Amino acid sequence: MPPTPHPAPTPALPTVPIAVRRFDLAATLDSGQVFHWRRFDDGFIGLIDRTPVFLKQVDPTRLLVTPGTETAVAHYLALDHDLEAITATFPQNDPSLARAVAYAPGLRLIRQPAWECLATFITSSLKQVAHISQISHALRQQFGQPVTWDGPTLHTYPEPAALAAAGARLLQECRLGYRARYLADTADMIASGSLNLSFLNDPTVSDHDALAHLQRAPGVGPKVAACVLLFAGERLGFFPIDVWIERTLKELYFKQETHVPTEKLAAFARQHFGPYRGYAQQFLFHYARTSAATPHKRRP
DNA sequence: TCACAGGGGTAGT
DNA sequence: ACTACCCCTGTG
Repeated sequence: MPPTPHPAPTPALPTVPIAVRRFDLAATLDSGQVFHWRRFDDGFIGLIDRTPVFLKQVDPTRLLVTPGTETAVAHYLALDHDLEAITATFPQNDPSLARAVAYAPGLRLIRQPAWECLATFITSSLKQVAHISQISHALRQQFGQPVTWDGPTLHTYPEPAALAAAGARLLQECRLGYRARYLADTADMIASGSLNLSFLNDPTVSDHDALAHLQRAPGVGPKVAACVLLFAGERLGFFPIDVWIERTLKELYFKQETHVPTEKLAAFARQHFGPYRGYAQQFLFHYARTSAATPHKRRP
């Protein structure tokens, strides 16, 4: 480490170690499932719901976390997911998928708070990851609540009532564009009780019904709904198809064909990748976006 | 410096 | 199927 010139060195935050296996913090937080974690002192800071947390992975088997947050962190990061068992269900004759898994074997699908996840993905349409993150932070700053702790002040994701009260006009100031109306209207549905997100994690509600419920919300179509069911509902059989995955699937599995409809890709994903295809999607997506060998576009 | 295209889709036709 | 939608960011 060269001596830091003027700005004061970031004060080290207190941590306790927890043991991890097959876990990659950076890949997990930077694989497009969550957008509010910020780099801090070779680690990340952010909120798990309302709990401020500093996370830092020092080696493949050790994760440093803010004291007292161990249980919340383990649950949020889904450290209990058995990745060996999950990847064992993947097709064994698929070198492309194997390459994507080998690229970031410790990538995990985390358990996000439902509303925060839904709202964030409503704002994600036709946006680049950097911009989604920017919008997310702006909304927190403007309409969330500050949380003070040892580290830099963080802001909670605003409650549905706060965004509903703000209204589309005010939300617009966070550069949401046409998404402001969707977000305000969905926030209103939830604040008024006309939509209750508790079905997301309710095992008695089928995937089919959960998808239908979610799509009642304005700004929520098949792609956003699949993301929420996967990232907040822990329904690992959902397979969101965005432009990246669409390109990837066409390139890898439909090279010869032109004009492959999305429905055909979805059907292929269902039968080819198996019950944990949500994980397969995440591995393929992360590989396509961050490895140098992306198919068409080459912009990380 | 400043157009200009193109973004992790959705809803209305 | 086909478009409009808001507007930021990256490129030339």
